[in-house]
Amino acid sequence: MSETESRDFIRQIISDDLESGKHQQITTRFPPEPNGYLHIGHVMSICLNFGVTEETGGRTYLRFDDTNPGKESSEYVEAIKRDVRWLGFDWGGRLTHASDYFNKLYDAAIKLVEMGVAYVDSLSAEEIRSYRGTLTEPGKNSPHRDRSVKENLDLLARMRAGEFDDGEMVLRAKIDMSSPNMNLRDPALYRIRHVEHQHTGNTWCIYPMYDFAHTLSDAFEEITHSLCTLEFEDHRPLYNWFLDQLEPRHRPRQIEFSRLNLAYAITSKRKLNALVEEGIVEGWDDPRMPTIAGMRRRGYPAAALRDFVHRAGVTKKDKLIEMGVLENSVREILGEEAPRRMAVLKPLKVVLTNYPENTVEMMEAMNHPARPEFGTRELPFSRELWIEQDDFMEEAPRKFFRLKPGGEVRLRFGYIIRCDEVIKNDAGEVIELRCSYDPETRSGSANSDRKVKGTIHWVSCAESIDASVRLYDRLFTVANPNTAEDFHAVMNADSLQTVAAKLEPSLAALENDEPVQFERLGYFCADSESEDESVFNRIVTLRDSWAKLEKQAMQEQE
RNA sequence: UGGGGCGUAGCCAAGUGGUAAGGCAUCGGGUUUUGAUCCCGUGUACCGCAGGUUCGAAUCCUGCCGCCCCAGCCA
Repeated sequence: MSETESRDFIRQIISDDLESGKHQQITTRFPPEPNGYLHIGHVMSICLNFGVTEETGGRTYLRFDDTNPGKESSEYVEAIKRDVRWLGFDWGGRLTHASDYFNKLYDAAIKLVEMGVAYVDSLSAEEIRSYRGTLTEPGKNSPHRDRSVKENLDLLARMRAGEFDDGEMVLRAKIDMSSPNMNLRDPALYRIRHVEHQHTGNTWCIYPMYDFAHTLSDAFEEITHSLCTLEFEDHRPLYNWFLDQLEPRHRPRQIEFSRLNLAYAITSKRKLNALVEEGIVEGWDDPRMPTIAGMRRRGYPAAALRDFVHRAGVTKKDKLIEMGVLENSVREILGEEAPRRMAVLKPLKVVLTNYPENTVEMMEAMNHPARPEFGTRELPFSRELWIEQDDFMEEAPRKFFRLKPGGEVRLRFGYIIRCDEVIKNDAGEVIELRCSYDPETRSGSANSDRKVKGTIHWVSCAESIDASVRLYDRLFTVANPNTAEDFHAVMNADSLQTVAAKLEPSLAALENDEPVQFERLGYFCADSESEDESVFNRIVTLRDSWAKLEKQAMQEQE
């Protein structure tokens, strides 16, 4: 971060705490529940939690908040570790689970009972709900609220011993049933769940609730700043209540910031899971998903994701950030780092009538226009080429400076050609162009500086390789699908288009993790999950001012 | 209609009493064998509204309005 850049409110608090001597070192934690894959919203939290300690020489725990077995699995644990690592962060030896503290948590629960501020309730879930009151009316005390410490201790021990069925008993904090803050109306601390836990197996049949487990885990790990999202603001009084009652050696401070929402994307694990379960997408790592796994497979660089959340900032205001900001971050990184290649997505054949048959010339092409250290490669050039269908128009508007009947265009790294004849099929569709080339204009030669308005990309037919290229678009048709009554109704039916493309030969050797730019088209990468090597994903298009002009022209016509 | 938050340009976001940074988008223009990149330039933000305090307020006070979150034995 540069000197002139201002710090967000959390970093300000942290540097104040460091300057005042309140803390010598900062400790944070990223506490995902392993019940789904991480998404763009989590990237924000990961970058914040690991970022502040990276900047101040502190430490960060990766802690799995695994207090609700049944919804959680080790598959998710592994996926989360992979994603955090890929994003570029290192938790060192600080990988923990809330379940690592189950014994200490249970001891703390006993202590609360002994202090008379927790009790075992035998009301059913429905009864508890009806006793809780509403937002505007206070709740009522449970008839079991005043059980003796002895009885509570006995009941709690029997809960743990497995003497009761799920839901038969629950341990509750004794706070205030008339509190305007619902979280303080005797919240549940422990519930009975006779299910196997992904980390502790069958050693427990009672499991602590989030508020209780999270607060104490923070204290045990000596977290200085417990950073979470805004919806937990109401929980802070409860967080502090636990600390006040139990007085742990270390007292962490909870600070809340707003979630990051991405336009045209969903960031709800429940809904993301539904997309996967219902087969609407291929999986959690479908390149259209806003999950870290999906974006990685799509080809978004980790650095772009980090840059994106940095641009979004840390505040307490609800935000819905435009997709363009993310795409800008992706383009910025890729523009700098991706080697250039040639590929034709929607091929149209061009025959150079005055070019010798059975001849192949090798044309030298730069791998990056601004970075000569990337070197060059050779492209085969011959009599029959593929060009992009969009680069030819039979009746072209004035400003269209690509190929048109009688018109000239430069073939990138090749020759200038002229369109002499248009061949059509019975349906009247253009299927081939007869062109002539100007031998004097070979790229790089002495007389190659003749100017023509346009330059288009191409691939030699005989030497090209076939590939299936997937073109992705946003999954939803509305900016905020999170608030849609039913997200199914706002799905974009055309979020995936697959085309049969022609690629330059060098692309056959492309590594999976190596994004490239197909010149004039966008950034692409080989799909890591496809057995077939010739499946590519479009990461993002290039900025396209021609498309913008076309769109404006269309709107003016209407 | 209880409680907790938030309101600065289309989207983000600085600003912490002295007269509104920056990014993305937009719109112009230049360079260019990617209509990309790059480079210039481009915004009347009634700082949610209304009062008040002050020589001076986006910043302090009061009232109002709008939006978000909370009634899981989820996190």
